[in-house]
Amino acid sequence: MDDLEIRKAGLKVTLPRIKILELLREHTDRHLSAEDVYKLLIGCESDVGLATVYRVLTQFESAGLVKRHNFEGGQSVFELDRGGHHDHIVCLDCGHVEEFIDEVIEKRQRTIVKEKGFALEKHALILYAHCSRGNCPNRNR
Amino acid sequence: MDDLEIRKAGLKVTLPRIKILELLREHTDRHLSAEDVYKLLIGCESDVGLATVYRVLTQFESAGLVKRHNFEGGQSVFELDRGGHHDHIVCLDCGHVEEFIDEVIEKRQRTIVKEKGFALEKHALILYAHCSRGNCPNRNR
DNA sequence: TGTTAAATGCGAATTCTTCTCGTTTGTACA
DNA sequence: TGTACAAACGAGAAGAATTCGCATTTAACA
Ligand SMILES: [Mn+2]
Ligand SMILES: [Mn+2]
Ligand SMILES: [Zn+2]
Ligand SMILES: [Zn+2]
Repeated sequence: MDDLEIRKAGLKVTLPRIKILELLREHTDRHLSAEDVYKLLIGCESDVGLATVYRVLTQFESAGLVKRHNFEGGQSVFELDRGGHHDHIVCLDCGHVEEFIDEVIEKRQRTIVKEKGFALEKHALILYAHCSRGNCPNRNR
Repeated sequence: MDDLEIRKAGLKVTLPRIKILELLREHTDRHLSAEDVYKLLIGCESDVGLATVYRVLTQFESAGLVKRHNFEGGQSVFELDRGGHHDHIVCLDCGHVEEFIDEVIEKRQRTIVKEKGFALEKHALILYAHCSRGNCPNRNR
């Protein structure tokens, strides 16, 4: 049941919320934009409005159920928050995303912030690169 | 003369371009949005259109004269590219930005990317934190 | 099952950015 | 120095992503 997570977040268990959470659970491998979520829900019998998708994703973010990322390109993408933090490598050619976590970097960040007299809240580290997958449009060079 | 840099970039030396570059040189301490640049140029006798500001900033970016950053908040900010790379700490309360460079982190990034079979092109590391400046609205807690 | 506040869907509105197009302006060269 | 022409400009329309406003629906709980 998805219900529990939603209820725990203090939100009413509605069909749109159940379906969006379900969908995110089915795509833990991808990072979905609001538009992506909206389109994936379109065939799915009862329709969910785009505004609702945005609202629900934002609420899920506040509730700690999903994470939002702002990669280049202007639109936010979302993924289920499965607890552990990770950062991202994004292929500039095909958009493929890989995740990683590096404790050396994480620790350095904390040190730097402390030295500067800040209190670290969160961070975004995105490595833009060219991947080497066979189906990547720019795998040459 | 600002003219040289602009001409070297293969761009015609026009008044808007001179003024925008000048303005960025006067504000190396800040990170300006296109809107910021536009407003700062408004009093300044001859008017520069907002579309031109966007166009010129994008051209300067391609020419390596300025760097664009996408901090949280949806709008791009720009700063003069003075050669050396650096990353950013952004105060979530007052928007104050501090810059830093950490060779340990830079090196780890290169290692990680290589391990994953990518070719690193660039990266964005932004630490979101709470600063400790007296005039910061949320300096408490 | 009825009441009620919360949530939804729709379209309008915002915000940031880019495009279109008629006009202006550097630049190369006569 | 004057002319020709591509490049650049300003203004406003258009576009893309996101949020808002509001009438209607729905989950929660008595
Ligand atoms: Mn991820
Ligand atoms: Mn900077
Ligand atoms: Zn790729
Ligand atoms: Zn601050």
